[in-house]
Amino acid sequence: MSSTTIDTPTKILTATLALLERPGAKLPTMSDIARASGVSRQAVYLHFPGRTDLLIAATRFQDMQNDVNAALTASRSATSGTERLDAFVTAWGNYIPKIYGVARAILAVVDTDAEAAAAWNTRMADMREGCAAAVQALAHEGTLPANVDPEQATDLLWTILSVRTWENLTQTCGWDQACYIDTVRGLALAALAQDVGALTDVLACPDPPA
Amino acid sequence: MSSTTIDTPTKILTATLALLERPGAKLPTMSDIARASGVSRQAVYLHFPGRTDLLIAATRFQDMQNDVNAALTASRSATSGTERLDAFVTAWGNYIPKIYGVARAILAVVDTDAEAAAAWNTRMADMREGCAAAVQALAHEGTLPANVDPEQATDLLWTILSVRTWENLTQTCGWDQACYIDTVRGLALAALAQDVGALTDVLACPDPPA
DNA sequence: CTGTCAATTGACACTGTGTCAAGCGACTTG
DNA sequence: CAAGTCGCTTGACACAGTGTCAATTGACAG
Repeated sequence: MSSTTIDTPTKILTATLALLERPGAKLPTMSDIARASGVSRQAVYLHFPGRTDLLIAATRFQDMQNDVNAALTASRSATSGTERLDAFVTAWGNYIPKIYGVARAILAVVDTDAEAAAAWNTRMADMREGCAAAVQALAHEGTLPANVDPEQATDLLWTILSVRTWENLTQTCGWDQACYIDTVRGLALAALAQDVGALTDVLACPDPPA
Repeated sequence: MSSTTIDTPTKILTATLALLERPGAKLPTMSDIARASGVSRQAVYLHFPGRTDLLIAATRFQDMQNDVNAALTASRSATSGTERLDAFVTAWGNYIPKIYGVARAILAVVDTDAEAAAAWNTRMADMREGCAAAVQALAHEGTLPANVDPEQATDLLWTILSVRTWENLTQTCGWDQACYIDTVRGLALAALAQDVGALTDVLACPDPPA
C-alpha cells in the first residue's frame, strides 16, 4: 500500500520541484502547484502553512535526494590546503545548478518575506562554514598570506561562490558549467592562495557561442 | 512661479527616491509613494503608466542628478591599461551605493516583469561596455595574457563588479565601502592583469566589527 | 453502522495593482 | 463675468494572488 500509493505531501513536493526546475520557468503560484500535484489548492494548505514554508520544505526535500554533505565532506579529506579549496569549490560549484530552481524562487521573496530570508541565510551560513574551513586550511599550511584577515578572506570566497555569481556567469553570460568551475577555481586560488599558475589557465576555456 | 511651485512628476520622483534610498527600507507600494509625495494615488498613475515605469523613470531621474558619465569617462583618459582598469573599477564601485536603492527595487521585480528586466539589462549592458573597454586596453598593451578570450574576461570583470557582489560584501558581510573598492580592484587586477603585487594587499584593510 | 480522517468545494477577507468616471478648484480666454 | 480647460481628487471597481473557514464527501477501521 505504502509502496503503490504516493503520500500527498510527497506528491506536492515532487510537483513543486518539477515546476521550479523547469529551465526559464516563471515562478509558480499556489494554484499552479496544486494543479501540477493533481490535488486541490486547499490540500496544499492542509500540509504546508504557506507558500514560503512550502518552498523551504522543497529545499529540504531536495537536499534529501541530493545528499549535499556527501560531496562537501569529500573536500574535508583533502591533504593540502590548496587541494581542499579546490575540492570545495568544485563540489559546491557543481551543487549550485541542482538547487538553482528552488534557490531562485526563495531569493525572489527574500526581501519581502522574513521567514524565507532566515531560511536562506541559514543555508548560506552552512556554506560559509565550508569556506571558512578551506581558508583555515590555507592559513594553517601558510599558503594564505600572513597579513590577510581570515574572516575577510572567507567573505570573499563566499561571495565568489555565491549563487548570484553562478547565475551571472552561466545564466546571463551563457557560460558552460565546466568553464564556470574552472574560472571560479582559478579566481579563488589567485585571490586566496596567490597562485599565479592557476591564473594562467583562467578564462582559457572555449567560449560558448553566445 | 516655476521656481517656487514644484512639478508633480518631480515631487513623485523625489519622494520615490527618498523612500528607496532609506537604508533597509521595505519596498514601497504605489500607495506609499503617493502618500510620501503628498499626492493622491491616482495622480501617480496620471503621470506614470505603472509601478515599473515609475521605477525606471526614477532611475533616469537619479542619473540626471548624479551624472554617471562624468566619473566613468574619467577612466577613459587613463594612460596605461592597468590604470584604466583601476579607474573604472573605482568609478563604478563608488557609483553602486548611489544607485543601490533603486537597483534593489528593480531587481526585486526583474523575474516577474519583462519591462523591468529589459531596462535593467540595458543599464548593465552599458556598464559592460566599460568593462569591455578596460579589457581591450589591457589586451592592447599586452597586460592581458594572450590565451584569454576578451569576451570571457569581460564577463568575469562584469560579474566581479555586479551590484550583487557589492551587495554581498557591503550589505550582507558588512564591509566598509573603501575595503570593498580595494578588494574588488585587487581581484580584478589579479584576474585580468595577473598582478601579484595587487594581490598582496587584497584583504588587508581593517575588518569592520561585524 | 458509526466515527474518523483526508480531501474537496465554494465562499470569503485582504493586499496590491491598475482602470474608470464623476467632480472640483484654479486659471485662461472669449 | 461666463465658459472652458487642466490638474488633481474621490470613490468605486476588476483582477490576481495569498490565506482562512465551513460544510460536504468518500473511504476506511472499529
